[in-house]
Amino acid sequence: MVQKTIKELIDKAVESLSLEKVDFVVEHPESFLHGEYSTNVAMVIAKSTKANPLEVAEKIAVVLQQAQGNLLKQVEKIEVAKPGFINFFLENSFFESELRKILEQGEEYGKSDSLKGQKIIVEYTNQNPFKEFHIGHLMPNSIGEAIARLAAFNGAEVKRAAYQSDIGLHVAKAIAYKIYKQVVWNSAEEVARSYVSGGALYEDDLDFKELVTKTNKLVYEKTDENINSAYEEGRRLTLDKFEEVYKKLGSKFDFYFFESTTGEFGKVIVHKHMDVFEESDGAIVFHGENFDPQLHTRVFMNKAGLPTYEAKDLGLAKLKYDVYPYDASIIVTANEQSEYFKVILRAMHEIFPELSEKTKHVSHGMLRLPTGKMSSRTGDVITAEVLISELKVKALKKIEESDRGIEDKERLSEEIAVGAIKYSILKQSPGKDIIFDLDKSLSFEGDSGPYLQYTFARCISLLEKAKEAGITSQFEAEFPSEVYEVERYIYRFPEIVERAQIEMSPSYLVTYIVELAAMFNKFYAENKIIDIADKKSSKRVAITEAVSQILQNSLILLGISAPRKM
RNA sequence: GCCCCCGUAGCUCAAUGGAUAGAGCAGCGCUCUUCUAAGGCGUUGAUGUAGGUUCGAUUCCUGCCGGGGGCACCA
Repeated sequence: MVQKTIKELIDKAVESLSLEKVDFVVEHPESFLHGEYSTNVAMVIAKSTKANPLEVAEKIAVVLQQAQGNLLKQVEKIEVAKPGFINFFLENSFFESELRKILEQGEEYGKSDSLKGQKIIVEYTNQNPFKEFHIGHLMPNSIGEAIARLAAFNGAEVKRAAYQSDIGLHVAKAIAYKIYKQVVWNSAEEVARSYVSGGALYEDDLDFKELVTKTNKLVYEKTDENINSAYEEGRRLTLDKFEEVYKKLGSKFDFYFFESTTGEFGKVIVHKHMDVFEESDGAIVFHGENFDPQLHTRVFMNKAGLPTYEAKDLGLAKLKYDVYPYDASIIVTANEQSEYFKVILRAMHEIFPELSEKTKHVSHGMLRLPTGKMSSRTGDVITAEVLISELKVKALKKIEESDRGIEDKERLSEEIAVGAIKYSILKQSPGKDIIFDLDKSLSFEGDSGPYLQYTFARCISLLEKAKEAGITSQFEAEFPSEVYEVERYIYRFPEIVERAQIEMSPSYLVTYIVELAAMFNKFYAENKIIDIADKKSSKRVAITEAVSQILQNSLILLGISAPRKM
C-alpha cells in the first residue's frame, strides 16, 4: 500500500537528516484539499527538539522530493502546510490503477494475509437455553460474527463457538416450576415463561426455593427420570429456536460448548490448583486483589461443591484448545462482564499462562430499553423475533410502495430488517450502550443498513443498464485525467479492513462504507453514469462497478446481506 | 466504601494529540416528463464543569457534577 511506502520514505528521510526517530502517523487528511496522505512527523520531531515545526517539515519535504523520482512515482506533489504537516498528493494514474485493481480482484479486493496460518476461535452469542432469545443477544451476535468474518478476510482460519449455559440455577427454576405447576411445554416461549415465573416464585416462596435447589443438584446428577426428561425437552425446544434465529441472522457455529461439560472439567482444574485458589467459608475462591489491586475475589466452587461460572470458563478455555488448538481465542460478551473477565484471565494466567495470553475479551455495550436494562429474569424483554418481524412489516410496506417487481418480497423484507438491526449495532464503537426504542424503531433512511443495501442495488441496476447499452467498465489508457471525488475514497478500503480487524472494531468499516455510499450517491446525482455519446461514460461505469464491489465486500464482512434489487 | 466504563447538536451516533468537531434523524426550503427519490442539494444546531500538560486537547492528567457497570457462592 502507498501508505506504507510513504512511511518508509519518511523514515529514510528522517535518518538521512539525522533527526530524532519518533513515532508518527501517515493518515488521510480530513479534507481532500490537503491531499491523499498527510504526516505529522515534523511536528513530533519539533516538539522534542523545540525546533520550528514548519522548518523541520520543509527540510524533510525537500529530501522526500529528491527521492520522489524513482520511489514515489505515484506522488504528484508534496506540500508543507500550516503548523507543520507534510501533505502528499497522488497522481491521477494512481486512482486509475486502483480502480483497475478493484475490478480485477473483485470479491478478493481488500483481503490480506496478515493473519495467515493463524487459528482463531471466536466465542459469541453466549445465551442460555431455557431463556428467551431477546434483542440484547443481537449485539454479541452481530459483533462476534463481524469480527469472525474480518479475521477470515485477513487470512485466518476461523471457527465460531457458542457457549451456552444449559445448567445452573436458571435451568432449575424453569424445570422446578414445570414440575411444581405441571406445566406442559410445547414451545421455546413456554419454556422461557416457566423460567420467568419460576424466578418470581423463587423469590417469595421458600418451599419452592428449596425445590429449585434440589432440582439444581439433580440436574447435575442426572438421577431423576422426571427431571431428566423435562431437562431434555426444555433444552431441545430452546436450542432449536436459537438455531432458527441464528439462521435469520446469518450465523453458523462450528462448536457448541455447554456448561454441563465445562463445569466438570473446570472442577477438576480448580481442585488440581489449590496453590492458586483458596478455601474460604466453604467455597473455593480466587483472590484477584492479591495479584492486582484492581481485581477482586471471585468464587470458583460454591459451598455445595458445584463449579460456578468462573470455574466453567476456566475449563472452557482448555476445552476449546483441545478441540481446536488456537493461536487466539476471542470472547465477545457484554461489558458488564469486563471486570469478571479480568479476574478470570488473571487466574488463567496462573494455570494456563499460554492460554491466557491468547485469550482476548471483547466487550460490547448493553442494549437498553428506554425503561432501563432488559431482564429476561423478569420477562421484561423484546425478543429478537418480534423485533425482526416488526421491521419486516415496515420494510414490506416500502417494497410495495416502490413497486420494482421484487419476486420474493418476504425474503427481501427480512434481509432489510436484519440489515437495519445489524447496522445499528455495528455502527457504533463497541462498548457503548444502545438505547433502543421500539416505537421510534430503526431507520431505513440515511445512516442505516438499508441505505447501504439500497445504494448497492442502485449500482447493480446501473451496471445492468450499462451492459444493455453496451458500455463496459474496461476503459482505455487515454482516459480523461479528471478524477471524481469518490475515486479518492474507494482505494482506502483495504486500509480500513486492516484497522477494523486489528482493533476488532467493525464500526470503522461501517463508518467508511456509509461515507463511500454517500459519496457515490452524490456522484450519481451529479453525473449521468450511462451515456453512449460520452466517452467518459465507461469510466463512470467502472467507478460504479468498483463501488458496488466494495459495498458488497463490506456488507458480507458485516454479515448484512446485499440484495441485488430492492 | 473500593474498582472499571461513559458524558459531543433537541434525538441517535462519528472524530489513531492535529488543519474549519463530522453524519443521520427530527424541523424548514428545494429536487423525479431522463440511469432506483429507501436518493440528492441547501439551512438551523454541540465537546458536562473547573483547572493542568502541549505549538496544538473531544482525545492525556487532576478535582467536581451527572449516568452506567462490577465487587462471594447467579450466568
